[in-house]
Amino acid sequence: MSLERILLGLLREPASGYDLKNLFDRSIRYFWAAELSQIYPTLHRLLKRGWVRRRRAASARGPDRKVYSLTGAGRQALREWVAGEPKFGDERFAYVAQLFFMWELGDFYRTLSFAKTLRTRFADRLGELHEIKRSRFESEAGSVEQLSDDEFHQYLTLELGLRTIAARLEWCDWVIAAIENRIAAKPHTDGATKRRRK
Amino acid sequence: MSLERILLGLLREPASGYDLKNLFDRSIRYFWAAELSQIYPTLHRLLKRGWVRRRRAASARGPDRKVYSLTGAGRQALREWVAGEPKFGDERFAYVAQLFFMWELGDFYRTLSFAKTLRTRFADRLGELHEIKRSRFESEAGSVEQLSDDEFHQYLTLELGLRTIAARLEWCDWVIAAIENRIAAKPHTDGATKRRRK
DNA sequence: GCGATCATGTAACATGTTACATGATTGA
DNA sequence: TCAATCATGTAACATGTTACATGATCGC
Repeated sequence: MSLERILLGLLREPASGYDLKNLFDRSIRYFWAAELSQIYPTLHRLLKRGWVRRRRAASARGPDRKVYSLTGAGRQALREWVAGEPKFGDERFAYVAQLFFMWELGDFYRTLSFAKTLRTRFADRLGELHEIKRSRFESEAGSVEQLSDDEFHQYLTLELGLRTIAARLEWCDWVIAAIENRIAAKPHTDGATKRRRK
Repeated sequence: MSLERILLGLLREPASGYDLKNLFDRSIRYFWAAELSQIYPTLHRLLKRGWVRRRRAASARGPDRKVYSLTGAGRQALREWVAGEPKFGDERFAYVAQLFFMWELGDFYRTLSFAKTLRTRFADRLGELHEIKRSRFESEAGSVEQLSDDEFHQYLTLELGLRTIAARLEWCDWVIAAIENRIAAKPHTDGATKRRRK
């Protein structure tokens, strides 16, 4: 459902399934991902529903491309979706669940190294997002006020990604400190005294 | 896959499918949700695999309960999962996608009210989490150091939820200010001058 | 020639939701 | 008596992933 609308949104300019996959990977991967094997059938569905039209085009290399573009009905469907209530799906974070049950291991050094791994990942992700922000929204000399309407909206969402990950990163530091504290406070507790790991 | 392990984790004390659903709703809903229709078949699978055992028990009211408890193999599977690498699944946020494409409406008042709706929802959620924190981790006089190992781990995850939502809430305020700014800067732009909404 | 990239798709599987089916007990 | 809660499940559908299938062209 959401994927359909997102494809419509990405089809502001005509694009093939392959192009759309690249748009996902390059521009919106911080809040949505999709595989080609999901994109192709979804495009067929949109076509059947009259929300996109399709034409063949020769490719510079490789087989013929099938280029999709938005119809009036498609744009209408997109507008209704963005104009509707915010769609909340519930979030599922396996790594949070792992941490939640990690007391089972009875080894705070494990929890510590888990937190450090998380920290590295979040730091990497934050770096990527900063890079996107720099290249897309700060290359032009002007500040936020100079952005076009679409750039402005895209900037808002990017900033959400940035702030969310920054918060998680800070949380990692807080967790690491809290665990080190706890280890220092009672170092030789439960049956895991032998396992020292950085 | 994750749901299986989470059920094992929740089965520290014997519980029925119905009980587990309540545990989801009451204790870990801020990072994972599950429906009864998914819990029951998953428990059957765990049973077949020898990770849980099952016994019948009379119910105070309603039909007989089927109470599941962890086997040694089940505990082992749980341990392997928590000891493994952090599992990242990619996050999908439909409301972020809606915002991303909202320039299509060409009406900043719509974007503004969308942001305000988000703000309300996040504020509600933050309140719920604060309530959980207060009731579960601050009722005892002691501070973080006094928590048992399992409570400590649970506290870490709750704090992640809290900080993530707090960051989103701050982002909402920033967005609202940014849009109001933009509206003030160029109030009568694109074809939407007639639509004034609070 | 070989691997990367271009390009489109199908099939099998995994995961999760909504709706349906059944029936007991308790309190307003 | 009627709604809520207790209690277990199935079926149909929606969504998403991984693996497989096919084949061209470009640069090394």
